[in-house]
Amino acid sequence: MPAEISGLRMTRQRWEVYRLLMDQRDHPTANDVFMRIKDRLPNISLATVYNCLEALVQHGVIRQVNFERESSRFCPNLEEHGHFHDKRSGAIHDVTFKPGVNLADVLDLPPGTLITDIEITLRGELPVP
Amino acid sequence: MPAEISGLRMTRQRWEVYRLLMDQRDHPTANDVFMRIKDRLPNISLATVYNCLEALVQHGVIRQVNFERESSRFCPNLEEHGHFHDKRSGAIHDVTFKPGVNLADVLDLPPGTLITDIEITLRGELPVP
DNA sequence: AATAGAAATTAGAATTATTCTTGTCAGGTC
DNA sequence: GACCTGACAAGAATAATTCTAATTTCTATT
Repeated sequence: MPAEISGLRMTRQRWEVYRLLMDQRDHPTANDVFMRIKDRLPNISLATVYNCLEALVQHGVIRQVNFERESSRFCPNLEEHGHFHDKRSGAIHDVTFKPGVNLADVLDLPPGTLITDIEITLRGELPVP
Repeated sequence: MPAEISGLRMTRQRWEVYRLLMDQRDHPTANDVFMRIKDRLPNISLATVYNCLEALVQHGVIRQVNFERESSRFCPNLEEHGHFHDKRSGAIHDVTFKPGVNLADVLDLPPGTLITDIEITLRGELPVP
């Protein structure tokens, strides 16, 4: 376990939460993480899972993703990307821009606008293969 | 008051909620609507405001907009657009694409993907004039 | 216009995700 | 080894939203 990641001091709990997200990149909720992590940390509390996730988000180690008013989900992909919610399977997939596309270039914003954060979510159905 | 809008039968409450959103397009929350509407409908309940907003959303008359985990906001702009949250003023502004741009064209999605809904939210700061 | 059935409204209870509080514990420092 | 700071656990508290049950309003039909 590294001493810290992106300036966030690692603890056993933070590390296990982080590893879990890196290993299973299916955008789990805090409660999903809580249930899955019990194998390794049987005594962890849900509040600690929330605390760890918040700390990781605030240090830019993971991202928090919101769909409508559902529970927040957590994503270790730090590249600029959006999320596609497949209604058929319920799965959430990362979506990237085509090469060379910059979102700020295609939006009609006043010149000089400072964009600090972008969130793109799509809903629909992936083609049946 | 029209008998219906987009197939949704109008009632006094739905009509007043709708008018309020059309008149003050500042993306109010359900509670904002509740407080503002009391002038005209002193006996309306918050549950009814929620019901009216839900009915209007489901009939495609208005749109529900979510920022992070904050209260949902409601928007009568039916054009395809995103939302910019100005951290300086706290205001939310509609953002459109530059002419000719289609979001589906700039995203890397498997061919045949059916997109039913898109949500784009930005956070940042507008330039000081 | 009276009436039956359907739908909408109301008030308040219930739900749910998340945050907060308080006491305890662990790790690093002097 | 005492001390200090931050992290953790457990459960209470919060806030937005949804649900429930009772009442009222509409609508269509007689």
